Amino acid sequence: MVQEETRKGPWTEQEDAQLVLYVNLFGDRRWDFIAKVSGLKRTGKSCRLRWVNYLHPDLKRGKMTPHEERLVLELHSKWGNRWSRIARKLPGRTDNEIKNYWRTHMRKKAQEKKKALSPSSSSSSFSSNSPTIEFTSVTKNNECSFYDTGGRKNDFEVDMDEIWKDIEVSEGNCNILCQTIVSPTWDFFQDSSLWPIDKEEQSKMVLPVSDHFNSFTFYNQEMTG
DNA sequence: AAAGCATACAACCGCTTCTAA
DNA sequence: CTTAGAAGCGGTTGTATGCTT
Repeated sequence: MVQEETRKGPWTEQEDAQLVLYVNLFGDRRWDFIAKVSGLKRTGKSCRLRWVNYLHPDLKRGKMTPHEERLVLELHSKWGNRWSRIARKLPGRTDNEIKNYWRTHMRKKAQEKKKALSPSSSSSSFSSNSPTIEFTSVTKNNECSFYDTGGRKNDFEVDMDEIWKDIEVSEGNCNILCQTIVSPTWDFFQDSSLWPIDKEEQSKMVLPVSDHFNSFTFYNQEMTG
């Protein structure tokens, strides 16, 4: 039999509508089946992704709130690139969304941090016209770091690994750390009550002694029940 | 106004894990 | 217990849009 070729690329409104219809009919489990019976020329995998990341009715859209921002930050410091796990703690957000968010926003902050830390910028933390900081010289031969979310790297891009190492090395002082990385939201974070952490997660929490982030946030709050 | 660059986000790919037979 | 297919996950890429020069 000649299998009709599968479609790729952006979804049309009609495809979306069709997928929603069939998911409502058959539930959001049997994706290969849904792909087949719906007549969509998409793979089950593609259907699932579209549903999970875009069509699901519980999805929140729009900008991350400050609360969500700091949640992402905190959970990432704890779990690394476990996006789906992080996403479970942010109702209405998807792993893909968080992953993208982290890449763009956190990298930006990290770049600022790098600039601030760069010896060439000495004491002035925001050298308005600081001439070409050596971002390009960062070695690219490393394996992906724990914090590196991967993706396209252009010449200007800072190696996240290096940055985080810098930060770590730059002393275990959490106040410095927190302010330099995430200044605005972090302040807010420190005096607000945290999100609830379920028992299961709590018991899984491993806090490496060297991890300043972890020790700060969690021992500080110590999950009052 | 236009070209080039940066950013944001949707979607795909390939590997791993789960589950049912 | 084994295995094949399905589902899940993280990484990567493509592209539309906004911003800067």
